[in-house]
Amino acid sequence: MLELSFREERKLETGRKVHLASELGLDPKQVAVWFQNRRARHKSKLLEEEFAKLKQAHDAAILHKCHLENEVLRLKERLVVAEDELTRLRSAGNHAVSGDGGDVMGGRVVCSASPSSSFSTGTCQQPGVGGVDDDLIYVPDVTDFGYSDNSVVEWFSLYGLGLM
DNA sequence: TTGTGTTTTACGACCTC
DNA sequence: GAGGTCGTAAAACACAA
Repeated sequence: MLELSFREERKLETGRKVHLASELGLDPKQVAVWFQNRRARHKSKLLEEEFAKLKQAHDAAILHKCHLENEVLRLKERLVVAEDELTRLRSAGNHAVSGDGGDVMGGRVVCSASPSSSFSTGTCQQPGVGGVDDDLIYVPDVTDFGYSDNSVVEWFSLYGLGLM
């Protein structure tokens, strides 16, 4: 009877308290205490449910983070391959054109930052691990190497890299 | 039977209306 | 002042060893 009454209304006004107490042969104080404890149990249950929901959301977020980190690793690996290929192409271009705009150090191209360089566009950064800024890579004017725009675009798309 | 963990009942302190 | 929450003690209960 107390449970049914609680489901109808969680707060206990005086009239209902007295009525329930007389119906059950209890002291009104006992009814009041029962409602207090019942509210506490109800609140505790709600908190548990809320915690379970938050935990589920948290676990899903962790999983998503793992997927994103894997994706970052995969893209970094592709970037290294792309940079190596770019170095190879630059080297081939240098030999073909015998230009003087670049220098080869440790397998990576380090170009001159001078505006008078044969490279007509881009910034000069040492790419790759240990570089000043790994986010910036040098993008030369493709015509400097004697390649057509289309062939280079094709090469970039082959490696899943878009030209900006 | 007993030790231990959980649930229920009751109370005091404090807060709000 | 009545009735609320919160924290807690004690009794009652459930259950494995």
